[in-house]
Amino acid sequence: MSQPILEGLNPAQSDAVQHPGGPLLILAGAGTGKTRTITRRVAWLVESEGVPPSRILAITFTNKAAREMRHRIAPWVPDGTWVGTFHATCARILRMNPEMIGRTANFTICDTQDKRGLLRRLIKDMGWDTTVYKPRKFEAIISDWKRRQMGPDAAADEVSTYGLEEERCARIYEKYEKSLDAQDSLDFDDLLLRGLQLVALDAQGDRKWADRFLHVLVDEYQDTNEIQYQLVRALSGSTGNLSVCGDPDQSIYRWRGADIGNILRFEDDFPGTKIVRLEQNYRSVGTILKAAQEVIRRNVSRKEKDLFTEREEGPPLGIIDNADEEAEAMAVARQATRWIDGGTSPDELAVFYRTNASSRALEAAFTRLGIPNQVVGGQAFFERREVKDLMAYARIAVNPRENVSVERVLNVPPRGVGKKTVERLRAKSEALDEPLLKTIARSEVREDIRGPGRKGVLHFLSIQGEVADHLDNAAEAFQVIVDRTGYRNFANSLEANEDVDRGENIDELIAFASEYDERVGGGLRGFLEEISLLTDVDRWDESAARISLMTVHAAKGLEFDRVAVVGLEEGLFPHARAFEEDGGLEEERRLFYVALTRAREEVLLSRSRFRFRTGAPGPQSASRFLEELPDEVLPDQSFRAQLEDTNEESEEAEFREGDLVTHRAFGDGTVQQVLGTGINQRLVILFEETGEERTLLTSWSMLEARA
DNA sequence: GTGACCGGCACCTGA
DNA sequence: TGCCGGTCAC
Repeated sequence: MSQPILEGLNPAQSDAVQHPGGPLLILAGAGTGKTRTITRRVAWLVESEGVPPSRILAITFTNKAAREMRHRIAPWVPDGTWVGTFHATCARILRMNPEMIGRTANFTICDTQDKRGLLRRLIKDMGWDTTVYKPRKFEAIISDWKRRQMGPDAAADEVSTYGLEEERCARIYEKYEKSLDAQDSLDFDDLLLRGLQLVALDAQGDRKWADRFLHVLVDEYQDTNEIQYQLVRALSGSTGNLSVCGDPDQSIYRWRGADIGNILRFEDDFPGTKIVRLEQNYRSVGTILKAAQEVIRRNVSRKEKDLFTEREEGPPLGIIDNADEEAEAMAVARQATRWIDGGTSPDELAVFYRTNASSRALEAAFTRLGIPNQVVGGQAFFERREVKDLMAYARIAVNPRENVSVERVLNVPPRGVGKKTVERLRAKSEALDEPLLKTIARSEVREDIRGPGRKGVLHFLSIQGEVADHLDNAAEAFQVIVDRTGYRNFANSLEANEDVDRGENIDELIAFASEYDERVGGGLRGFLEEISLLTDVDRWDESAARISLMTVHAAKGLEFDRVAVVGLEEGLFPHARAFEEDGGLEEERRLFYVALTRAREEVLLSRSRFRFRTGAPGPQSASRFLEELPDEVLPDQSFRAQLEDTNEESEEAEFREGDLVTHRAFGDGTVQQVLGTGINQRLVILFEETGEERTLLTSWSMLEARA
């Protein structure tokens, strides 16, 4: 017999779990046990209320969270509950009714990279300069239109001034949509948009979906966008049994369309809402909670709430001040060593940063000190070239209409089908109005190709044919792809890039496929869908005895014993882009709040005085967030003096070539060269310990002359 | 026509 | 830093 569902819950949690029906808003601060509450609620609905599991839909923020939830309700609930992210849920619904939105069940999902590539080509086809009309920019504009549920026509109406960037974008939008239609493909926005359209259509028809779910539960509701809002509304409309859970202070995806207003307005949108507040934090020690709350209190647009903890006060937050990025990484790595020596397991440690670019120095430092580490996200595994290439072969096998992939690998590895030939083939397929693969399969088309390309295309077709025979087993299919393309040899011949082992990535992909075959067995199609919807965190191995390095965004929903946050500098965290937008700074502050509240025992904050950032390297001043920390959570007051120092020039030391110097982080060295003068003066110094030369700004490099 | 090579440029967060 | 686009040798 399983444990009683209500066991171990506090009164507020228990109240939320037993809410009988109708709209429920759980305002849950960080670390207040919201996942547990929502999980138990599912169990309670099934066990006590007799709701069939298959008629419950629970939406989580990551696939990993979905897996965790399935695992946690398993003791009480038989299989069948719908648990997944918005995107996965929509994909699942769309796959079951593809004809309603003009797709087949084999539709593939177009990722951001493919999308940009496609846009680039469309822009160039118009004869426009892609450095002026940037695919990246167009991608963002189109995404925004889709989120506002505007098709190409509506977009064209909105921007009527001829020749303007947006007007041009609207024209590309139309072509882009046609191309996706022809390719039986959907992008990320489409999954939600079409999902909503399907449910809305269905609501006027046979109501298969509109009446399907008796209870809908949504986690991380503060990060839903307009479409997601309408979707949960539509899916829960017939019963009104909608439970959402979230924390307005942790809304950090505005740039992706998330509207914090959804959670702030919930009780107005859904009259009769029952509100439950979870305010007891079970996670963090007093100092951490205090620090987080004092910082977030500075935000104006928020709902006041008071978290409390019964945990001990805990140590003050650590703050370290570093000369530059490398010194910072080493200092954090050394602290991690001390934590590990002190008995913390590496998997209970994490380092967070604002942008992925910061991972490099950290990874190097950790590796240098021999600390096992894993970078979560960043240049994601599935974005690596070799993985994308092999995936392209797989995608074509599942969806032969996917031209983007055909163009990607028709000549990969090189088989004599150059740019010109591809261009001609594409023109031909456009003239025939058929998929590229079909065109190149025509013998009369191949006869036209002169040179080695003819044989190359034939080879490509034979590989494709063979892969198509292995659709039932993903691992087998990839094995065939790798063998028949000779991809390993090709990968080895690519620039011998020291730190990436392409062979290893190939192995990992095959291993991943074979793990999928065993666990799910959905064939190559299922595998493609699963991985195209994976987030970086989904691939994260939390049980590995390694310290995790990730962005603050990726850290959402996770917790660790000890956490370091690096790069606390104006312009980085808060990020410079945030200054340009209304409310941008408040979102950065929420991001900092999320970072702090991930930690149970201890937090280390770090900044560096000098950093190489996009373009010019330069001195950095301390993040305002450091100054917003209350005195009582800090070790002593001396750090404030340090912060104020930052923008003042330290006394200008006069150095010359050949001077012997000592650097606070790098040790002893000799000046090799003096570049420039004044505040921008730089010194090239050869350091003895590492034998490396470094160029440091004199005014920030904490150098001392040595006799 | 193909493919290797090189220089310029831009990069925040991500399903 | 990696990717794109241009250039050049075969």
